[in-house]
Amino acid sequence: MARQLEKTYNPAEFEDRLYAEWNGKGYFKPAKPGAEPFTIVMPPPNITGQLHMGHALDNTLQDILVRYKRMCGYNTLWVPGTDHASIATEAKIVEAMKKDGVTKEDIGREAFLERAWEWNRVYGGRITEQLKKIGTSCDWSRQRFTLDEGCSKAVQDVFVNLYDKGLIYRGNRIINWCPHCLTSISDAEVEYEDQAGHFWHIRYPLVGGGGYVEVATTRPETLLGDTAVAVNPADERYAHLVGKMVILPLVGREIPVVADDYVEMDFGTGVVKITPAHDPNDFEVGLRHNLPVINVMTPDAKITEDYPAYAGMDRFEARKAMVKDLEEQGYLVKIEDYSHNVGTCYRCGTTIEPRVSLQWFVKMEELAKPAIDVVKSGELRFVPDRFSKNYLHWMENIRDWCISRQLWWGHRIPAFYCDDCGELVVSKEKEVICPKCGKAMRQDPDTLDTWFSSALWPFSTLGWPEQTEDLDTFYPTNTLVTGYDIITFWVSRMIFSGLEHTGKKPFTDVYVHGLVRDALGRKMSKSLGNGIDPLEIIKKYGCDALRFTLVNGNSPGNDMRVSDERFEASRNFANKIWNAARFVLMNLDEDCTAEAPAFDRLHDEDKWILSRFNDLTKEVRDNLDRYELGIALSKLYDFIWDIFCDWYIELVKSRLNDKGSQSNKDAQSVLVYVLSGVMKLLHPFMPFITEEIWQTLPHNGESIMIADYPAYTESLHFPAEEAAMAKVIDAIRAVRNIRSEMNVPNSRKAHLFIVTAQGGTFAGKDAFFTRLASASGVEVVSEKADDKGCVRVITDACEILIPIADMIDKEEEMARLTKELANAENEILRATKKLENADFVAKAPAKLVEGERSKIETFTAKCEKLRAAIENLKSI
RNA sequence: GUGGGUGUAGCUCAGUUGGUUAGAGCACUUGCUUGACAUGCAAGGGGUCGUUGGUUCAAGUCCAUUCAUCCACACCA
Repeated sequence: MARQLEKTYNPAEFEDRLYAEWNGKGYFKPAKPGAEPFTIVMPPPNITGQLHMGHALDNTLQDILVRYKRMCGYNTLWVPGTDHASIATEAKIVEAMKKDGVTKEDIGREAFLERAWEWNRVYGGRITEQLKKIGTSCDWSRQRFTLDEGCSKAVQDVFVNLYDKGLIYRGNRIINWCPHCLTSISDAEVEYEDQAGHFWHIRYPLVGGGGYVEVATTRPETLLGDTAVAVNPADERYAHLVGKMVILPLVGREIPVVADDYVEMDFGTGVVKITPAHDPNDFEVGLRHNLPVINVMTPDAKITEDYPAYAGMDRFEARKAMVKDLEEQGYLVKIEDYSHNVGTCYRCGTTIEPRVSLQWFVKMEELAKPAIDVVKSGELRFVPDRFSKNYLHWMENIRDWCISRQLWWGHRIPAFYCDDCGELVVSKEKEVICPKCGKAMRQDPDTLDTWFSSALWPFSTLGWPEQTEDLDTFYPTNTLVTGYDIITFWVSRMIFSGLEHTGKKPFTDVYVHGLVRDALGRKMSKSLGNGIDPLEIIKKYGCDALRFTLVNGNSPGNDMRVSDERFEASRNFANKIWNAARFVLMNLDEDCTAEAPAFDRLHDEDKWILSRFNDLTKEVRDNLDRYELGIALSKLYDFIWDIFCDWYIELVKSRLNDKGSQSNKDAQSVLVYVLSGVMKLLHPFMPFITEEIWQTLPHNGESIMIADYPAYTESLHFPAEEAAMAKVIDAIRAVRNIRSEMNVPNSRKAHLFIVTAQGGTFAGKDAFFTRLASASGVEVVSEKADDKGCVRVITDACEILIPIADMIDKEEEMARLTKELANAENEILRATKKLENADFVAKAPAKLVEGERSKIETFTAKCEKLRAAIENLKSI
């Protein structure tokens, strides 16, 4: 035999082989020049990362869309790439160096960057290899890196453009500072968490005696930097103190009492210490009242030399020491327990220290406007739509974006300073001469926020700022697929960047998915150790099973849980497909081709499965077009398992034994047609098993990957046969049901009488009943035959007499019939009520009204038969 | 505080523009060594769709209310 599949489903045997074949033949590249393009850019994974379930989900979804569109004839491009992840990568390298006892400063900038590039070579490559394991059909010849030459050029251009337009500025502002990473971070990079803390009440004596004010604070150590205390202007308790001076405990400095709306009267004592250098709100108050800004901490959050008693102490040590001193000196009134939100670094978890420093910012207000409009107008949409609310909420309340980072690994800020005259020049050149004094200028040592470069990803990867052919063909891209957790970090910034720099939205749809959680619903994390490694799952169950698990029954934007049970169920489905294909193959003649059979001589069951398949193609395409991937896949699952395997294959088994007949050949053709068709429908979801099977079946073309995606065809629509088969299946089920309930063994065959006015429907289908309903023979009659010794079962279309009365428990059967009668009567009642309602008849669609009428008819007939069956049972 | 999600079978979740008797997987019960598959086949039990009200001929689906739970953003030092 030429065509064969291995006896057991062993995905490891073919998955890697097929991937290499596809890639080698160039199937991942756009291949339909001139056709409508479909483009996705891959969210670039960090080069520090290992492939995790989030990547697996994100890229599986993209791969499904891309494979689907490719098979639909689009000129399809999926651009892969990686992100340099400045802060995360730099932290990892610094950590690695620590083991060797070296610091960044020891080896210097250049040597450090050499190490970073080496890191990228090793680990950047690792993650792309891992991506291949999950079947991603992206064009690897177009792979990009956020720090490659082209992307770097894009970054420089953008920086200079924005600076020239006045949308980038440098300023002394209070920013979020991470004392561990030793860099500024943006507002979006701060994570707030509730922490148990204390509220310390401290006395600040009035200058010249006459008492004190009581201040409540959660951060006593910042007291060193206080330059005022503030009260609410409407607060009568303190009105007389405004303008007076108080003495700062431990320091002795005299600071004023100011009045500011920012202070809430009924919170704490109503008096707030103002530390402009170490609190964003205090900084604002300071600006309003012209207060000095006194920085009391070093970059790693230790007290500066200006305060000898605490110099060199870490901020938390200093807190302890100062509280002790305050207590000893009688300034401490009381300590309350207090839980408050503390900002932490999203990378290392260290408590953020707000800090005034000179940084670069992007002015957001003007950039945000078009980015808001494009979503409000529906020109760019989120799927599901609710995420547009999150997005708009963030965009409408946006603050300026701090983009400078005190890191080395990243795009260096293209700004140059003259040490002599203080001149500032922003330029794309590598070396700049001061236009005022002609001296060589010094480049800003800082680099840009990683997200500054990923914001340009949809167009920088296609060649921007050059007007390349790719940019022309594939931009704007179509769909961005990502998790809801990075909408603010990334999606929003791509949107305003795309609009600002290319004048076009970067994509039309944002398909948002949820997070993958463990079996208990917990986020997978390294610290919990509950992460499930996708590569392990692939080894154990196969890539297709992994992909199936991640997509089946999942709805957009919702989190999902994965567990061994679910992977196993998916593997079982793959195994089911495998065996169905094996069965089909072992029944094929050598000369069987991929051509569709002639319809005129097909049996009802053939037309039924073709028609069902035809409906399926329409539904699956509709669902995919609406991003309802989970629904599409579960329909495929149902069709393959329940319709094709459990019914069609079983229905044609007797014909398959009849070798040499036309009927046999036709059954083969239909099997091949439907199975290879459904493999095509399923291919985007489970690419490997479908290709392996499709290749083995009679087929035209090189690969399922580049085959046409099945489409609805009117010539395959057979409503009459669909209806007929539904009745036959119903009858088979009814017989099985009663036999099973009455514990009649399969070995006890029975001769069936099918009593029906629709004899044609059941004609010539004896084999179905002998094979699937333990019948020894079938007679289709229009009048009730002698029912002595028979049990009767009733369906909508017929009544079946089964001579097994001796086997049944009379009482149980009576109970069953009575229950069924009650159900049927209930249905009649419901339908009657509906029809008695004049509004229903008048307003509901005619089809529904008609449906209710025929329901009454069907159930009335059924009731009659059931009553007769009950009478009959009594007489047994 | 503001915004949003979720609540459907024992568990995990689907349920498309409101329209037959609300579905699946897992688990459970019963019976099957059926010549593709026990990773399987057949049959079955199990849900007043969180609460209360409303709109509608018709509500799991739309609106309001309330409870529970989760998330995002913003925060009172």
